[in-house]
Amino acid sequence: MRVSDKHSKITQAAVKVFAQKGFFNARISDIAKEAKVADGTIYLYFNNKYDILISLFEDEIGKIILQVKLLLEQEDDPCRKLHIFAKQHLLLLEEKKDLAEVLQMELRQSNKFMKEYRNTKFIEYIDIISAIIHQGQDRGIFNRDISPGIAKRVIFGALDEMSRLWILDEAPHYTIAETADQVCSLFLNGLKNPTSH
Amino acid sequence: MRVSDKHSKITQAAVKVFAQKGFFNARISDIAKEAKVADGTIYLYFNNKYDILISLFEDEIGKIILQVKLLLEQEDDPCRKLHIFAKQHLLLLEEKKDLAEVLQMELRQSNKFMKEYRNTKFIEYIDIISAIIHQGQDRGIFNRDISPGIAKRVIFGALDEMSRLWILDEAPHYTIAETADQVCSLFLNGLKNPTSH
DNA sequence: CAGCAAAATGAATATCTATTCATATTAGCT
DNA sequence: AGCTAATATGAATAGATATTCATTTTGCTG
Repeated sequence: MRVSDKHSKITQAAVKVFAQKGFFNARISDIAKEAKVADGTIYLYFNNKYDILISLFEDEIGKIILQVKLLLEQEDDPCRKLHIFAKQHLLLLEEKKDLAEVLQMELRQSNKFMKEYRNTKFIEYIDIISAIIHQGQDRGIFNRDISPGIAKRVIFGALDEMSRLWILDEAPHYTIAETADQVCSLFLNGLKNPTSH
Repeated sequence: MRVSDKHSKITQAAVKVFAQKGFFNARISDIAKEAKVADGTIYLYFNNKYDILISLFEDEIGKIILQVKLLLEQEDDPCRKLHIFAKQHLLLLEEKKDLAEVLQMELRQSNKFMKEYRNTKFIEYIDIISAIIHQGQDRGIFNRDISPGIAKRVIFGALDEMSRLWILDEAPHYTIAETADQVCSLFLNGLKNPTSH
């Protein structure tokens, strides 16, 4: 068995267990059992419990960034790019619910943790949004009064909150496509009625 | 000393300690020390550690709801109402940073916890937003294609994420007024440039 | 197959802390 | 003041679990 196999087996198990119990309530022995390794084995691949969390965070967000950037390369229009980003973000829930739950949780979990550990991968992820907005502004499609730095947070926050809704409510009120449409429409056109004035 | 004084002393201490260390890393003895009571005293007012969190959550959100509703009563226009809500939400950070941090954290912390314990107070809070949107739609000011159920989450998520930025970054990049303006403008008018087309 | 290093095991350790409860203090009343 | 009930105390308990490490197993090489 390749070394990386065991590393990834443990990571996958951790995702499952963290999603089920939350980081603090998850026991190392739970992860070990899920990964079908001995408790001690985990410490051959990770320094401590926290390190499992950080590693998995970095690794998985890294993969997501690659995937989204690849998709965005094939599209030119900033509006449609935004739509792709939104849809892709929400799709994570359908494809990897446990992971989505862990990422969501950990992003908040301990703000202390987020303070110390400068979360470069996360910043890289949301900077994809500000790049799209910049592009739209350069082309004169987007309003230049909007700060991309604020807008990227606003859009990420909105998508993240929609994800949370899915995680908490078992019953899906809206489909992912519908939600992506609504969120994008809201951000692109705004609440105000174009027909009135 | 009135009973409620000690209850509130413990609650205030818990807010401070939870904000500083996070719920799981906070010790009962930390809270007791901060509140200047004995460890055991806490158990005369709360059932367990978790109960402190839930109580404080309910109590404090309850106060915030009252305050916001009072302010909104004095305004009729849905656009300005939205602006008031946004500004008020962000102001919490300035006025009660520790509380803002705890509410933010706990809202995510353990999704498990949020699942079990049906969080009526939180729902009441975000339903203020959907009520404003409904009103705007009824008056023909807001686009009827937007679902208030989605929009309330989107707007809350956006504001919450902006709060998080403040909590993590010591350096405030934007003032609260600026941020409220930007967020509202984004939601009301959208990203698209009105002059182009 | 022998010999060796790398990898894996899991029982034992060491520490931590929520909660309890026997005891002490306080406050209200006559 | 003396009595009683309500409050408050904090040391002791009980249980949990992250991490270590002596031992075992595996896999490779000549």
